[in-house]
Amino acid sequence: MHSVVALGADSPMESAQPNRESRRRGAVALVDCNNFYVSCERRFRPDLRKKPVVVLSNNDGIIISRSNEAKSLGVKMGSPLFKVEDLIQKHKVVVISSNYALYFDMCDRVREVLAQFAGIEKYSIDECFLDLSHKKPGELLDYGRAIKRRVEDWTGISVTVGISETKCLSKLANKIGKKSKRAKGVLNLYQSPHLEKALAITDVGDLWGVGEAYQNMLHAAGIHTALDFTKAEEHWVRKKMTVVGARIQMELKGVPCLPLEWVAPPKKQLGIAQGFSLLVESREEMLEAAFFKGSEEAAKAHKEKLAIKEMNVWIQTNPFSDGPQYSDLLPIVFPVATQDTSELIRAVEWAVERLYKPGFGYKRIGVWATKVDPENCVQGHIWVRPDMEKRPKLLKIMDRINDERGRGTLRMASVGINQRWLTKFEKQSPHYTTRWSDIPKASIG
DNA sequence: TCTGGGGTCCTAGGACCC
DNA sequence: TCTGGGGTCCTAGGACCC
Repeated sequence: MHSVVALGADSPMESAQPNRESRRRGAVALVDCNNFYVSCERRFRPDLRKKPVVVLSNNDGIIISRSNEAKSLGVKMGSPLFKVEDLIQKHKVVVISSNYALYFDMCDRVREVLAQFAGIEKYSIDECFLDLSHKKPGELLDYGRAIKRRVEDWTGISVTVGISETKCLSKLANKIGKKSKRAKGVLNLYQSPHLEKALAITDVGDLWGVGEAYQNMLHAAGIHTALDFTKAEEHWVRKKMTVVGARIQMELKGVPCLPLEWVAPPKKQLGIAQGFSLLVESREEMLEAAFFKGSEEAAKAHKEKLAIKEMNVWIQTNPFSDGPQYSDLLPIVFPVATQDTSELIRAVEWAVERLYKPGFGYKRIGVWATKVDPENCVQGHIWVRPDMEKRPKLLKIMDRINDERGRGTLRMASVGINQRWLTKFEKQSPHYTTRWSDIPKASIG
């Protein structure tokens, strides 16, 4: 039986090679925008250059992007703002609320430029994988430099390019390239004599796919560097870290296991959670929030062209407080998958009515669709027929306006106008690229 | 006062069927 | 005396990512 294991479903190669694509032999690049949100802000605020700058999460809660100057002051990623307030005051760090309309728009511009060079996989808002198999090994470095230059010239966003045989290795090349002065933002580790050294200077916890839990486990087992990890016994890795770890190990050895995906697969889940800017106690305000979440979830479904079959609604008190804690979740099943705004609002309201208990201070409400269908293949029902065409044009217009002007600009009357709990964005920059009135003006003379 | 908000993938184990 | 066994589907929970 053991000889079958190497080729059977247990083998990382077997389960990681569902198609021809993963037998790709050429180079792959990871292009990553440097300090992306801060860079977007600076693009329209030249006065912020050279200054320490941070961008905050929703509710102005934690720090999610830092300029290099802020990094060297010791401002940590993910720090709650109030914990680094002293540092911020002392060094006059500029603090900005996040402005996703701006970041999504800048992200599209960067991707457009990248697509001129190669097939791209959109990995995250600030990262793309590029298929460089059409380039000869000797051309890779110059090509990487050309990519970097054009993105910067055309969008004003600075990027780092890491090149190697596999996705995991290009991630590694990117990470090292970001720190290395000599690389100047482009590091090519494809068929490189320096690869072993790169692996040797990388902590295993800095690898893509190795988080805190695996890092601790590996350190305890005496595996400290990425190089140690490539030498670890394969069956042991498979047993301790599942097929996920086995794939990472193969990829580090230069064997592609993670195919490039040109077309994003349809979303399997669709969620929105929201922290309130302050505690909500009354039933009325919770219901108002429920209405609001219902309409937001619907807008998201319209945008993704998905209909919702099942969703969970939950509410939660502040987990950081010492006060009495309560949280509960209610699943909802729709007889026919829906993306109808009023139906979704009614469902969320129904759930919150049942979940709400007086006597608590609520901090968060969440709506998460756990099962979705593409809107054009909704299963009918013996009593109810799906009729997506009837969705009023009004809803589409509502979605568009909210997309351009920020969530909640237009809403159903039932959502209410009080909303003292609404997410805070107190230090937000203008919508430079998506709102006519916010376009930067240049004065001459 | 103040601690984000999205997502994906994998596995073990229970339910259920024959 | 005697509680089989294999297959599939589903879910909860863990691990990870940005």
